[in-house]
Amino acid sequence: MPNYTPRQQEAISTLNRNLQIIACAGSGKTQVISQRIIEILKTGVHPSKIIAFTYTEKAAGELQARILKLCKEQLPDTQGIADMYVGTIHSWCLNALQEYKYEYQKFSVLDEIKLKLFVDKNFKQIGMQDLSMERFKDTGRFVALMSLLREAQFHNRDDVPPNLFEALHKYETVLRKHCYFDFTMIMSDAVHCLQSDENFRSKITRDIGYLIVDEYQDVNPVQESIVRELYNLGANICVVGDDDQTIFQWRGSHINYIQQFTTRYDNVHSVTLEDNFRSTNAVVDVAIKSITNNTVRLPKVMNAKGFQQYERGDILYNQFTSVADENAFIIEKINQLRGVAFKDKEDTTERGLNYSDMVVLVRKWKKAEAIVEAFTQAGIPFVITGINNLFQRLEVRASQAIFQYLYNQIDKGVLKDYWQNLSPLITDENLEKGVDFLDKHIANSNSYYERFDFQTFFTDFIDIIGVREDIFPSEEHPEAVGYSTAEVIFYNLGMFSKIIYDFETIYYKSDPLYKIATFLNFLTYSATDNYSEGWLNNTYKTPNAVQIMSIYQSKGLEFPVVFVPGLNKNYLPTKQPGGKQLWHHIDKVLIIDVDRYFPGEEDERRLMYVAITRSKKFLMISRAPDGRQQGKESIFGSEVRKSTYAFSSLDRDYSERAKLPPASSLEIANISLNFSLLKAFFDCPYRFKFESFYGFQSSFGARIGYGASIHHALMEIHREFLEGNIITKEQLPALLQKHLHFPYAIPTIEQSMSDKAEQAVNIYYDSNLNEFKNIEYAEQDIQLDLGDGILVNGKMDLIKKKNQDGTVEKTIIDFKSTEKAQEYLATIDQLQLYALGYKALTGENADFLEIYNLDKNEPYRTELSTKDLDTMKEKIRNSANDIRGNNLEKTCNDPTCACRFKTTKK
DNA sequence: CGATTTGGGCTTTTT
DNA sequence: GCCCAAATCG
Repeated sequence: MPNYTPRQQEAISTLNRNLQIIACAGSGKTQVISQRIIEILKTGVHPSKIIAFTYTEKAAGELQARILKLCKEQLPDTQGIADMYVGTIHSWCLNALQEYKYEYQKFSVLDEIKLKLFVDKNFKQIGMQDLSMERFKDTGRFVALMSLLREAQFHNRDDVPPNLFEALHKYETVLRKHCYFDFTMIMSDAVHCLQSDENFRSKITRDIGYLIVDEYQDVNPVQESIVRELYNLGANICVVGDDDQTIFQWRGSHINYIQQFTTRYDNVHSVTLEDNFRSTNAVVDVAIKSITNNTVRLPKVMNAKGFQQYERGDILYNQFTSVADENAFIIEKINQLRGVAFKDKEDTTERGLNYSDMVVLVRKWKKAEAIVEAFTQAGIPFVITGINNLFQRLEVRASQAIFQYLYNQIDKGVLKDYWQNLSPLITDENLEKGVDFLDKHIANSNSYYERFDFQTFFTDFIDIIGVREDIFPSEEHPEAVGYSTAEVIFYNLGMFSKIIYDFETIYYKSDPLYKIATFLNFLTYSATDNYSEGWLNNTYKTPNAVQIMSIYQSKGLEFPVVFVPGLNKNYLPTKQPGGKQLWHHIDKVLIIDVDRYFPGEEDERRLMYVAITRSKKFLMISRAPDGRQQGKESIFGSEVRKSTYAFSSLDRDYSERAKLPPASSLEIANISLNFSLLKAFFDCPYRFKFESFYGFQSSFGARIGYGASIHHALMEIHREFLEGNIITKEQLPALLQKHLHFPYAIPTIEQSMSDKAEQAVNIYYDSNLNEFKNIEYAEQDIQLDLGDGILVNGKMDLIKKKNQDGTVEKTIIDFKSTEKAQEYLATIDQLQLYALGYKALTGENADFLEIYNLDKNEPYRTELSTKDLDTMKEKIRNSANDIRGNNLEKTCNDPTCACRFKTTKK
């Protein structure tokens, strides 16, 4: 076991009481939580009894990787680790609802942009009109109001104007009718079930043991209710957080939850981790000089205990007369610090700092614009999320033009110009063919909706006109570090495909003329500020570039070099914005603790604290007067200056420091794959690149939902058998009815598919009834840890275990509802993935792999050879490394392959 | 020094 | 269209 401080040790070993860990910045809290989970496992608790909540998916990935690493070292024989839950509260709620209340299986979650589309489409039914809110104009406010009504707490609900809750009721009813959740509903439904659904409660109780809540300072009232209910059902609770880092209060988190935890829960032991291992004593001192000005905080200190050594000049606080000078200073320091010797850990060798070690933290995105401009001029590579320039790109304008042409807004010549400007290698001849294709589909009211499919229009058109990677420059794109111009264009085309996907999710079935008019409006008014350039979303790759991010986004991260520019009054702390329109619709006085929605100086100081504590060593704070509003120094500037380490120096150039060749940190990024991603990759690496890297989506179709409906029905049948509840043949129709969901089918198609599904399920039931007693697992989660930070997740349809001629025989089964027989061999090969997962789950080898065709009602089975498994393991590892390193095929030369846009077209 | 006019900006983000 | 902070007026 690694060395832990006495305090850390105390936290790790407190297992039989509820626990509050107040962890200051850089105190190794992820390590402590992970080790504590290992200690729980060591007592013999099964992994399924442990739940760990994190705030973001990213944090969940990191925590999971850490736990697996420790587990491998200290408990290598642990089985069923996939049954431990490590993830966000939202997805735990969604999982629980779908696992234990089968009718939720067919539900899906609308993200922000799809929800807006949904609200606008259904604005009459959902009660927007009743609140005198206008379609399109007030959508955002309506959605915010619906969230507030569910996430806030009211002094007395009876005082809230009834029309508000009536609108909420209508809104939720319409969402449910279409089998959609919004993000809040996932949690509020879960709370409701946890409080009043006895069957649900007993199933959760069976699985509950230990609950760990990370970043507890940022939970909101609904999330706190989840924690409270799990506690009531018998969970041992451990909350971890830092009240000084409560920064999301404007979306409902409240500092009281963590500060008063010990009085709100019974038998709580409290541990404070006060040692900061991340930063130099100087960074810690600056942070303390600022945060101690807050009055509302738990009493605690922060001690620098790390190995990073302060050297004079690591921390500068410079004031300039213009923003241009300030930005020039940042650029100068980036260039001077690049190559300065730096040690990541006490026991690693030194390396030269690189661009990717540096971050610029902004309070508002507007501030970033001038920095981006200056960086581009100076040739500093950078990445930024939060600025949505997608629609300024030529390839996106050209894609938009396809639909303008289909609605007769522009003529043929204009459309052709758009594409020819993009690349002179797009020939006139091909463009004519593309236009001919579009002419067959010009919008008119009698087109059959399934033939008026935007995704097909888009992908077919760019295919026909000959858009291929090799017609665009392969040199690095001037603004996208690590990506060629061709790749940037394809990423953005992929993003356009995603836009179509989002739109058609809501509007697929609409009347053609209405659909295209709405789409063009959506592109003009809504999509422009909701989609970023596609290449920015590549999660598999971290380029060597300076990151520009908001302070909020930087939570939980750390960097050797941190820039905090713009330390002006009215910027940090920010000026209170005027005219909060949401409050025109609901009276502030109705809401308990309404002040949290109006952050004040102490809230802003916590942001400043988060910004400072991201730094391991170098911290460059600066300011310059910026216009009338931001002419004066921020109050935080004078606080920071109280630290003797933060002084001004305009000519320090770090030439006295030891230099090494710039090299990025050697930590390999963790990669999380799932079985369907891997299957796609095995099928065709180029198509994988299209779908997973560039983001191209497939089109819908009237028949979508058939396979899923049957799948869900079989899951319920199998699961209930496992529970000892025999579903009778008479119960089948009602059971199936619960799961049928064909969102894009017209009534005739819906009827025929329902009949077909009923037939398939009945036949399956009749011919497999005798087999049900052999089911070992149904819809079982599995997880494969291949080391090197490669993690594969998946779900197996069915596992049977039966006694056959005196030996136990284990079969892994995958259901198929289409009859593409030629895919069988490819798929059965890939079922070896599941065999690996089965071994990780139970420690045993499976004997057979089976694909069960539900349409033909026939199984196709093959014997598993254990020597195949090592080959498969190696194959996955190589694939993961190819994906991580972007060593993907530039082309696909298999003429039978279904992938699109082959560089060499057969 | 208090009252009045003028000018500029209109977050932040997770699921 | 509205609100706040800075500038200017009296």
